[in-house]
Amino acid sequence: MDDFGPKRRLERRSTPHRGVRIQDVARLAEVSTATVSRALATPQRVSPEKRARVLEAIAQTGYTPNLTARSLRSQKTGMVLVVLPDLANTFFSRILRGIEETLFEAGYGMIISDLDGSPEKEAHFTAFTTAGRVDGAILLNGHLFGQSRDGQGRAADIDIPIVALCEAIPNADIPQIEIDNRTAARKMTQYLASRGHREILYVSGPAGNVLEKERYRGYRDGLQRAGLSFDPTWVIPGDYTIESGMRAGHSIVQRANRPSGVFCTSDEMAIGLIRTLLSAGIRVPQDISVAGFDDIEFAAVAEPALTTIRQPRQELGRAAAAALIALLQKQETPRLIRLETELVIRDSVTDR
Amino acid sequence: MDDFGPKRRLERRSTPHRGVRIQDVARLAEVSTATVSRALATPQRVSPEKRARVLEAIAQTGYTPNLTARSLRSQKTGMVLVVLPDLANTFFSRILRGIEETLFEAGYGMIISDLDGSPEKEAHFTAFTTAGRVDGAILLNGHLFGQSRDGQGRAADIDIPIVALCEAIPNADIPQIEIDNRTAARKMTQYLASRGHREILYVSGPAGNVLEKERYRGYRDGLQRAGLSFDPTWVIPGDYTIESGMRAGHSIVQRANRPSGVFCTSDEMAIGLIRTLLSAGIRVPQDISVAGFDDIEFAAVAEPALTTIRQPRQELGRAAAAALIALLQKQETPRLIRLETELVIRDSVTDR
DNA sequence: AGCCACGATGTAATCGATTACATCAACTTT
DNA sequence: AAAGTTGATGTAATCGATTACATCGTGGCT
Repeated sequence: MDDFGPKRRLERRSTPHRGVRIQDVARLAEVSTATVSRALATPQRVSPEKRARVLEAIAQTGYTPNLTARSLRSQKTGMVLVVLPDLANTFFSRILRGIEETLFEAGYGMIISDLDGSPEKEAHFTAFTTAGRVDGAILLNGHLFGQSRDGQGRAADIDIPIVALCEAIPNADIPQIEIDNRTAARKMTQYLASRGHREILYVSGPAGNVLEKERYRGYRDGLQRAGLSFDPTWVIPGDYTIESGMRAGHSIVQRANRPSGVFCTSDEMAIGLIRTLLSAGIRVPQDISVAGFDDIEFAAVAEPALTTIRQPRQELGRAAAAALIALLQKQETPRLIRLETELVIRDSVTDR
Repeated sequence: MDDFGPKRRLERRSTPHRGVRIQDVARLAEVSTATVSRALATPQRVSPEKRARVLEAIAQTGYTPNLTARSLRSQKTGMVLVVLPDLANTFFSRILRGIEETLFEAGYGMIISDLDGSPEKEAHFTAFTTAGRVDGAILLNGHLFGQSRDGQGRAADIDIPIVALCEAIPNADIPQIEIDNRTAARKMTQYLASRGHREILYVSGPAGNVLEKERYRGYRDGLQRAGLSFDPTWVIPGDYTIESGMRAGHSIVQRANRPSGVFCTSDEMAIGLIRTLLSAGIRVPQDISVAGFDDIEFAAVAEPALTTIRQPRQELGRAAAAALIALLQKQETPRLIRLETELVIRDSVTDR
């Protein structure tokens, strides 16, 4: 292109540089770049005087190592990917905090992907993992990248450590962190029965969801143990959202034979359902008792205050992060971690 | 450390390689690495046949470019840092979703930092930006890295684009995205007055908070326009949390002269406060009317349903992300973007 | 004294892409 | 036909660290 001159080397950028580089520090401290690097990474391997010189130079220049370069060379990013179905859902935010805390303590950062049910996004984040921008991943969405929920389809060839949180992942040999959904749901069903309810309606989670399956089984277990018969017309579909709770509420308002107790498999649904019942003039718990699941912040201040199952959300997050960190450090970690739930009795369930 | 062996050359990794590299693709397609790179980045600059060969080779090998290497070379990370005070707060999660959506559409990823009031963390994330792992940042916490809230202290020498969301940052020449808190608070105060309330109690946000200052001004404005006098004993401190709402509720229950209307500057506080009032046998809204701010999901299903100010949260997130993206692409963007709020009238405020 | 191990340090290879520049062939233009 | 364009492609520099290996000096051991 430049037709005139003989080949001329690209000018050394005249604008000094965007940031301070390890070379600049090395030059100022009159040592090699290797020494600077070691002074930071393995201080005991550098003589005290040089170390001091390096530190001084770093302070003067305000040097910060470029993490991208470090990642490229060391093949470690110090980043963890967290994949979750819905960022805007209250239930997840506290879990996230638990994850964040624990990762931070271990020096890791967190990249969040709100899947939002979009396969397109899913593909995008698969790329992330193969592309070496994260060291590991925590999955809250119940299936692996590139796999459908039933475990079919090619499993993307992910070769980084992964743990599954809350929703177990079928056919995957990775650590699972969860609560015992089945037992928890059974306990709540039995509790409702113990308060004299014999027609216990169940508002489900999304069809096919792993949590839902377990909770449903727990519901059936509970009925059986309480000596109650199961009636499929007492199962209403939901998807854990406030809106689906309201829909379920409407269907209850309109039906002829109303239940005396309702077991919603999320607090959001319980709150939405109660809202609908109250608006229709049905009193809670006097006319119908309603129980929830999760114990989100608003459960305690709802009117009436919600009887529910407490999940240790922050702990779940912490446990998942801890398990992943263990994997990243090539340590052993249990295949299954189950945290305890607690039946929280408040005002939304009363005696029949 | 290993005292035994003679120096031995490091074995060339016998396991082939962790991932497919651009070289592998180039070799298979019988082209240079430059051509592979171009076939992906600027397809029109590569002949159709070679492009086809490259694509074929990529498909066969399952190659994905290593993003870390790309970032290092191109000095772009495709990542944005989002700093927020409290991840577990419902208010932020929907904003986050707006941010995430817009960033995703533009091909950016999101790194989240939950500050949680810890200066230690703040320092950590300052490092992030100087260290070149993100291209830009969205700040929801009301101050710059390394600066105290009043703008004092050394401003960290951040040289990446930054936008401030919700909380304006004093003394910083960066785009702000926010709502008109003052006007919104004035409207609500005037609305309460229009329903006949003359003793309007104000539950504040955290002292010093920028939002709080604006809303407080709006409250004073509203009183004035309604011809009501201001009484400092009608201001109760809060911090936007459910708990602080409950505390405010208790102080109302215990005081001699109760207000007829309460303006809480967050829905969380309103819900906590209502809970306390109801528990004390005070009816809402019959005895005391309560208004909120934000219109979070639970506002509509609370009992009574909350009269509040709707903030377009997802839009706020989208706008902030869009502004940042503009900056990243060296485009112009307004210094101040203000989104409209809306007075949402439900059941928690009634006539005096 | 001679040998060896070890600690401190420097030199240069390396991580895996992007991209500036060189090269060459095929056309245009004058 | 000579000179200049243009487009496709390859070669190698580059991004900024980490780290394998080489080197050198010191002190311990026999």
